[in-house]
Amino acid sequence: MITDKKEHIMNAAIELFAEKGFEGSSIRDLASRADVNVAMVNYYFGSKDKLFEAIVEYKASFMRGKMDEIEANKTLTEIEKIDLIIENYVAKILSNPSFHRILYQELLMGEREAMHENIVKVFVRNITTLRNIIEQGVKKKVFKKVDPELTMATLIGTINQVMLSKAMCNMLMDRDGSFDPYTDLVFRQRLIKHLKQIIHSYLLN
Amino acid sequence: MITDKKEHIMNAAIELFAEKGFEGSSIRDLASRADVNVAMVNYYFGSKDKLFEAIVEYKASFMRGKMDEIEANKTLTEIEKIDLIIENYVAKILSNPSFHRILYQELLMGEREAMHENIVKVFVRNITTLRNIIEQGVKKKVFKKVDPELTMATLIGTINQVMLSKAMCNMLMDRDGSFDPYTDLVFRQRLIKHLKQIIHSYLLN
Amino acid sequence: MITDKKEHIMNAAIELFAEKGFEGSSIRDLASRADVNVAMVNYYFGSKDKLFEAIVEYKASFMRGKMDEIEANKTLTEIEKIDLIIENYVAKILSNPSFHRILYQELLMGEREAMHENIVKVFVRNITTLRNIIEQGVKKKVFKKVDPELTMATLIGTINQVMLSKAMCNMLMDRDGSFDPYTDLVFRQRLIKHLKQIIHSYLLN
Amino acid sequence: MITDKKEHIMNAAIELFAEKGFEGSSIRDLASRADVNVAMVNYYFGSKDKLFEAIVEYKASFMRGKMDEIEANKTLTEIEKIDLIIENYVAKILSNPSFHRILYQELLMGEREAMHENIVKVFVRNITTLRNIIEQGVKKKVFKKVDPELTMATLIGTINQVMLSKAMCNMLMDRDGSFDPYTDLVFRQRLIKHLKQIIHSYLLN
DNA sequence: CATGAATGAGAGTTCATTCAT
DNA sequence: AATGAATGAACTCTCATTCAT
Repeated sequence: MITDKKEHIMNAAIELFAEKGFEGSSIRDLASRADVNVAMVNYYFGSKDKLFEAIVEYKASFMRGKMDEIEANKTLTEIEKIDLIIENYVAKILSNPSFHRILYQELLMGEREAMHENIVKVFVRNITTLRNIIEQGVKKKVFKKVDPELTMATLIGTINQVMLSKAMCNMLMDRDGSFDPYTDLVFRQRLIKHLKQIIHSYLLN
Repeated sequence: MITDKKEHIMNAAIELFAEKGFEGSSIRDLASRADVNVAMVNYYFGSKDKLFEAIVEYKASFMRGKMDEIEANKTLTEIEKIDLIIENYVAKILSNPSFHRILYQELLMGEREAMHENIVKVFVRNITTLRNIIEQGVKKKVFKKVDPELTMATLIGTINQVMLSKAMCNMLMDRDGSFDPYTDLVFRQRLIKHLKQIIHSYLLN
Repeated sequence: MITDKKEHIMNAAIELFAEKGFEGSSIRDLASRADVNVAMVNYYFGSKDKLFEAIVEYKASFMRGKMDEIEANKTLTEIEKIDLIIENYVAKILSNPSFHRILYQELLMGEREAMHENIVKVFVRNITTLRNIIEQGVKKKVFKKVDPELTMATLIGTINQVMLSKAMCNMLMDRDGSFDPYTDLVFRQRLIKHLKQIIHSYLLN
Repeated sequence: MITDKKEHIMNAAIELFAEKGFEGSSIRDLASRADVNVAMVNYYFGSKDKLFEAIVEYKASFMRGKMDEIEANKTLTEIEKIDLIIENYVAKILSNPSFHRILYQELLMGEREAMHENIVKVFVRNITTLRNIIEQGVKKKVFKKVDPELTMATLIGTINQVMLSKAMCNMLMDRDGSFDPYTDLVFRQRLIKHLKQIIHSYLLN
């Protein structure tokens, strides 16, 4: 059971780690931002490292559920499933930019093997679902014979690219720094539309 | 003129930062890895931060030149240009995985504004070239009317996704951990082929 | 409220700074002398600079109070006031030779403007009191028309000269190095007597 | 023989040490201020400490000569001798404020015993001359029976007090920070006049 | 259960000095 | 004779963590 206080600390930590990175954030920073005692982190989580793990565990399942449900749904065609996954995935990531950022920071660094593997597993599970759908589409001949792994890399990579840096995103979109693409609904639709189009034109016969 | 020793330190730093991140790497780590005195970093670069800037400046131009050349080449069609850019970009990034990783680490964290902006500028310049080509293709009606910014995000994002984590990359490819996708020529061709296919099917009328 | 430990550190610091100067004293020296952890100084005071400021604030008022009281006392003549101030000033400074030394070290160096100004203000306040008394005596014609500012310089400067260096003081007094003039009551009386005589012969009509 | 370069470095060092103190000045600061190589100081003087000693040796005799000459002059009365010494001493010190400051910084710190003793000796020699004159005056009954040592402390201490801090000096004199009392001839005469008056009124029968 | 006080380890940086040239 | 390059030692300060209460 996650207490309110633990959750509160984790949420503050997500914001902080996203801004300054894990190593760049000090427990004192976190304590003062979350308005708790410096000893609380070690008290609740044991260590700074374990706090990180707790965060991943707490939030990492943030895509599962919907994915399984979509995959299992027998009334949907493969392309409909993919469209749904795109919509859900974009929505989920855009609503959790900080957590998403943390995950990718961790992925970018080989360090902390156990953690790294953990995160990779989460991703791989999501990816496997997608691959299954694509392979099924290929078997049914509604999809071209594509490279399923790299197709997923394209799908996820496009979203990641946009999530990388608000500043870069805005420069690309010719927006000034005050614009927040991650909460803008028009931008979200634009991203979803692009992904669907490019995936459709690539996959569909 | 960059002396051998400076270059040596920078290369060691690129490896180290790629593994542990900038904040996670200590000057003492770096010194012992590069087998130089701890004071050398400050002696040569002034500070750890400035070492980072020096690295970016030293390596960041790693794509320019070729890009300009390709854009300016009048004997090439737009799609040929894009194919060439894909080939070059993949080659460059796959041969500098550590530096690439560092750049993206920095992008992922808003901190260190000046540095961030610097890197963003480098990217934006490359991206602008690509956008120009796409827009010209659209004007000539050889390309469909696409979203040029997000098309670039797809192109670059796909590569990034693959570069994110060797471990994840290998899991996707069903390879074990000893395989290094970044130096494998077969993998490189596979990536290039995928990118060309997906971009062609999306762009071409 | 100043805790015992803070006070303990400050007292150790006063001794150390007096011996080696502020720049010449390291936090490690101080920590081992005060028998506390090296991190304690930063923990309690924030930084070495702020420790210095804390010391000045803690001790700087060491003459006020008595000075105000003497100045305000209406039953005393001007020369009686000056005699009292001499007695008190000598007593105070001789009982805090280390702190006095620190203050003068800081005054001797222009650096650290804020600190410098702070100390100057403390001195100027004391000096102003004395000037007021002298000027009143001049107005009442019990004092000659003297240079009040330089008269104060003489008074304070004489004491400072004696405080400058125990070694020099002893050489002047034909004493060996083991003699501590600052705690010797005979020496104190001799100093007070000299000051009163020279000031009297200069001021009084 | 002191070469031009050695002298140049010493003069730059005097300025620097006066501003930032001996410990507060780095050889690199000094080298760049004197516009010489960092290795020059050690090359010429052996070490930073020895540079300090060289400075004292080079400049410390700055009062001798005149003092001996005055003491030996048989055509002068004792009070005339003292007046001359006051004039010369004030002139010398006011023209070498930086060096004077350095000497007193060193005196204020017990550290560096050898150096300390050296400086004390220089002072004591000057002081002894003055004491001889006073004692002769006392013997001749032209002077009162005074405390000769503390009389010297008064004389020198008054000057030192004024030299302590330009800022404090200006505050006392109601001048703003741009005024330089040490080069102002009016101020110099005022100081000489005050010293003569106070010493006369104290010494003379 | 929660915390303020305390700490050892290690961070980045600066230092006076040395040495090959 | 003079110097740029290089270095080991020491600096101040911050860190994650512990512990008595």
